[in-house]
Amino acid sequence: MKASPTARHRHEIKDHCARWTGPREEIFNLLIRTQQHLSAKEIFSLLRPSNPDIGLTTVYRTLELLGGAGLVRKVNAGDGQVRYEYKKGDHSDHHHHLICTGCGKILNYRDFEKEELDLVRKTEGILTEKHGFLIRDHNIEFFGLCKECRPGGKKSSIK
Amino acid sequence: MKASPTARHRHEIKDHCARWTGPREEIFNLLIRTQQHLSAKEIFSLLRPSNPDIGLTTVYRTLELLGGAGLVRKVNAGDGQVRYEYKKGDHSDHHHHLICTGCGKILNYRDFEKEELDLVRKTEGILTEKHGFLIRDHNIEFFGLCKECRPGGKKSSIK
DNA sequence: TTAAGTGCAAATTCTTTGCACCCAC
DNA sequence: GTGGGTGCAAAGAATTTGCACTTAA
Repeated sequence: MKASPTARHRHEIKDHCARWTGPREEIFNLLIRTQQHLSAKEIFSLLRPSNPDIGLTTVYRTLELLGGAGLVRKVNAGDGQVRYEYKKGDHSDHHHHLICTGCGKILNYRDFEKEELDLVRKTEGILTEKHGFLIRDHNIEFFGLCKECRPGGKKSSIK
Repeated sequence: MKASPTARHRHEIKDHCARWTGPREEIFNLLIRTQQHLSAKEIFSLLRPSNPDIGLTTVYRTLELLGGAGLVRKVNAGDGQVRYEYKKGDHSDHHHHLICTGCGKILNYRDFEKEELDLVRKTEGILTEKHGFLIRDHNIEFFGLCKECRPGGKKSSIK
């Protein structure tokens, strides 16, 4: 199963740029393939070996583009750099993050989708009414220590 | 009502540093007084006029310290800089953020505390069980356009 | 007294910009 | 062919670090 832009992707992309190029394809494919939360630097380093000509600038510009097209989501892990993850178009994609403050690891979780969605919808309604805010997106994240980093865990490098 | 460290503050601080100094007091008091989400730079600029000797470095170091002591919380608005807000110790402090992607404004909201708290607790339980994660904190934020920035709003500078 | 804390300047890190060249359309 | 896209180098912006001086305890 080759990871590459689908019809939906092409459609979204068309509205946000004029040309679909090699570097863009590489960057987008990497995000689809790995399903990871990658920083610009990491993407650059992962791609460099097989694409010696790629530039870090292009990575940043492409991530900006894909973000604008709604194909990629920014994630802020709290360490100094912004990360990006591939964003599926359907609802099966709805998930949030579990961030280990010990080692920086990020886990996705999908529990309580229904209840969460109910709560979020309700909150959005109120917020719109009360503050005149037009809600576009939301983000829920939990911070803590993963199995390895918690006291009594496998390693004990707790920050 | 003068804003200054209370007994609880002193207690938390003692565990995290050896000395309570002028600059630390100034920075902490500003956060308590304004109840705002301020970046290091902003704090520095606000304090400079009345404290010409204060340094930006100290602001960063103090925020780090207060964060470690649990007296201040980091907020990530998505613009390039980390912001900090005073964190009350009690539950009345429980709130989340409404971030305008147009102008960067951050609003606090406190609605649905009970339901939200229920959901969060439940989720935390599952996450602990399933992934072995030890949850320490959580963060919920909504992104959207405020009254002024939304289409048909007072100004039309929508990003 | 004396080690923790401070301010400054320099260094680092992440991200953006200017610009000449290149290639997808 | 040509304007959008690219890589590089330089610029910017946020944060951290090295170091001699200051000061709270």
